[in-house]
Amino acid sequence: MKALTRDTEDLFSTWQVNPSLPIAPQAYEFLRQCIVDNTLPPGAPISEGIFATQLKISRTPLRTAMQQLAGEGLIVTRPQVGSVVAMLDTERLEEAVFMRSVLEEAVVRRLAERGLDRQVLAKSFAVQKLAADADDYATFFQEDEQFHAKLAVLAGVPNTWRLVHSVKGHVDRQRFRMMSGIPYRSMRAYRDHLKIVRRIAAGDGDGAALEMRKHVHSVLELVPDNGTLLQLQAQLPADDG
Amino acid sequence: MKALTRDTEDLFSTWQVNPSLPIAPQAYEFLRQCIVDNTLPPGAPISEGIFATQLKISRTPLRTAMQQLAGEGLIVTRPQVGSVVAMLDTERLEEAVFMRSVLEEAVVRRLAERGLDRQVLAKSFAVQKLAADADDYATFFQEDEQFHAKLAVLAGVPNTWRLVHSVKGHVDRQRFRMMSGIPYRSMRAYRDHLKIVRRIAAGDGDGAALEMRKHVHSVLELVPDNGTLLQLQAQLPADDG
DNA sequence: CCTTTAATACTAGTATACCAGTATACAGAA
DNA sequence: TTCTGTATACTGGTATACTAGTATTAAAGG
Repeated sequence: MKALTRDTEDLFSTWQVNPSLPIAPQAYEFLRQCIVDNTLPPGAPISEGIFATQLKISRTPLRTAMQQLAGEGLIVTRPQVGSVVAMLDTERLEEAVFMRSVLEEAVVRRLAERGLDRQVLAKSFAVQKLAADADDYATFFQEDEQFHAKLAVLAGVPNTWRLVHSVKGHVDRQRFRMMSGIPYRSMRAYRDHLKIVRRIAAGDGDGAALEMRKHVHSVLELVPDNGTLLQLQAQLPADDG
Repeated sequence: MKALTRDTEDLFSTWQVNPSLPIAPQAYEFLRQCIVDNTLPPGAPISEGIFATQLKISRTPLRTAMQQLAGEGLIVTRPQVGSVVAMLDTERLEEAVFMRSVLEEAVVRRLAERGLDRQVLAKSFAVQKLAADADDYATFFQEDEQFHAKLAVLAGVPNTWRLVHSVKGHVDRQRFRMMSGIPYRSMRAYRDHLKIVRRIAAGDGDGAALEMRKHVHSVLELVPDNGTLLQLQAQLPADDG
């Protein structure tokens, strides 16, 4: 099973900027991934000055990235004080699941109405199956994003995926946190995808929506109650107290 | 009936910055309003340098505002070329309506399940009725936002309104464009709101969702086909051609 | 000892300077 | 006339300098 998380120590060593492309989006992707895979744990301070220096970029593109992450709620910025990675919050997670589920249910309903050529998803399913069989979660995760995005495109509402993606960080963070060490956890998602598309192809909008709902909500099964959650992240900032 | 739009000439004269508050959000609100009320029409170029100078602020907070608007699709930025106000696009509008409707339908469904004390909305309805009777669309529009936001808060999913708001610009722009000159256009929205809350209070989630759906979709009644739309905005950039 | 206050060391917000890429207008060649 | 190459005047992206506000700490007073 391939590694999911990185050590905080070599956080900056994994960063390699491509100077011929805009820096801000690269910084955004990097920071988002660090937060999602808990390399930057909840409560971790993110100083613009320090990070810009360490990442060998200026504060400007880093700020652009951080402002976007703050908009998604993955970073909390207090003016003139500092920014930290957002704490884990069950309510926030449940709301993210709510929003995502509602949007993606509507997408598959549209697809069921408009019809869907299953062939166009064949390649994606092939990649998913390979990754799931090999228990290569990193690859599966990547293809999973492509799959969901493609559903929105095929439904004629491509921007809907952008909206889903903007709330998905909270979900992914929880997934990475709770699923580390669970083998073959991508297999279930693969089967969920199959079920969803089968319902769509059958023209069964309600059924497809229900399968999508179960699929999206499955992450909540792994979430402990809020008390346990607060305990978990309480370890981190209290270490030096 | 109060004026809805401003002339482009006094665009910058209506701008008054409060230096004791963060500038970037103020610039965002200003630009967004200018785009929504067509003071900045589709296709209008927005040069960072020129606007920063005219607004008497620096490029940095202006850029922050523009990047947010670009994220919402109200501005299109081409690197090293320039930024323009996004063209009107029926598909984009319909998708915005789709996303908004889906999210707000789910909100009122939640409210119907969880129960709702109608009293907490009494004050909002009072303001709405006053504004609707006086045909004061500016005030009504403001309270309308508060009303929808409050529904999300009461449903326990406050961030959902943020998501709705991020796609709402396209809807509002169309509304301002098509509703200029139509008297008492807020009265229907007021009645829609009443219907929605009545269904919620009755515990009728499906009915509330249907009323919300009709309410949100009503803006599409005013939209001409895409061809007419393109003609409308074709007048603008072609003036000096 | 504890409380209060002032100095200091941070922070993010803002302003400005610089850079590299793009479009345009114009001159010159075919 | 038409096409092409080039000089120029823009654009947004980036780097950096500066400002103002906040938390911390240490010193002074009780």
